[in-house]
Amino acid sequence: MNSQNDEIKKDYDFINESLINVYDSIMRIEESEIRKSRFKDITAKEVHLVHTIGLHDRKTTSQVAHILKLSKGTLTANLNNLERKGYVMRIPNVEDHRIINLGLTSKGRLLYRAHDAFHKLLVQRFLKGFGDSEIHLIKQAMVNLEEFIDEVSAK
Amino acid sequence: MNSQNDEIKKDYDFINESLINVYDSIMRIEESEIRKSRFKDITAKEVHLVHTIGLHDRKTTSQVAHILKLSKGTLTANLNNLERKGYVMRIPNVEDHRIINLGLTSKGRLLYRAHDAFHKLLVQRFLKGFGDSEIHLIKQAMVNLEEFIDEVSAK
DNA sequence: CAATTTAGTTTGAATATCAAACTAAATTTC
DNA sequence: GAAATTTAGTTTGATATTCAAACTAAATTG
Repeated sequence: MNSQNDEIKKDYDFINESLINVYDSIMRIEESEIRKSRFKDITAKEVHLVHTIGLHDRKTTSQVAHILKLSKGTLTANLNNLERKGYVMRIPNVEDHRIINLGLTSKGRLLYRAHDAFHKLLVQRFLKGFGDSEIHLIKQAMVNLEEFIDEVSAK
Repeated sequence: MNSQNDEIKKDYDFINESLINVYDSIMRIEESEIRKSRFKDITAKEVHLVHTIGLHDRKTTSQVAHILKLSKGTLTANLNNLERKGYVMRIPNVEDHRIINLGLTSKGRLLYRAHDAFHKLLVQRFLKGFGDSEIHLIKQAMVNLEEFIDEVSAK
């Protein structure tokens, strides 16, 4: 049946365009949500860094640079800004004096939780109207995508 | 039942982290795919611009800047690069001499199609193993997300 | 036809990024 | 256990990107 195939093609095309649009849009609305919040001195990129440091507490600078795929120099520059603004702490490692461990300040944790709450809201809306099994299905699609990404990255 | 709820929470958390990771990863693999292709002189951002111009043929500079949410000055700079590299054409408008319409060169169209093919592959993998009704469901989730984005952007 | 508006470019400043050189600390080697 | 090597993080210098505001040229309005 042809109208049926047309439907499927439309879904494909929509999902394709959506995947491209979504991240840009998310970054943009995160930026605008930040502007309305009490944390006005921070960019969406910096929130991303705060999120990563919050998620991976007390990791070294090199480890965080690797996770974020940033050069060490770039991360140093970002850390200087976030430390100055009071979101991130550099914690000298007592066992190995070359190492700096990273953590959030209490202000950083506040930002982390606000950002996390916003993302939870986002996911709730993403999954609005779906039941458990459907959610599981959508999760599987994300797994597919990550597998593809890993595959292509590896080769 | 608690283990059931744990499952759902896990799905939520996974989808949350995934949404954050995916775009960064997509940009990165696009960059690395470009490096392997015949189009080595171009960044993922520039491909994005070529995609947009290809999708919206003969639009004016201002229209494209609006679509991409870039300032006109930024777009001018990008166009200079893409014109120099031979992907994009500036077409002076005969009716209104202030207006420049944008289009792809044949090299630009080649890049457009290569990029499009890669994205189709990506979506295929995203949807691997799903039937038509399931795909429709995933599309609906993307619609939800775009609705949320529009809502938050508007307010 | 002078004043205003519009489309796109130029300019100057701010920011982000990277790779390479560098510094200090830890580990390995002889 | 001192010298050589490796490792962690910072600094440096160059290049990219972006924006807003000033600017130029063309079109429209009053």
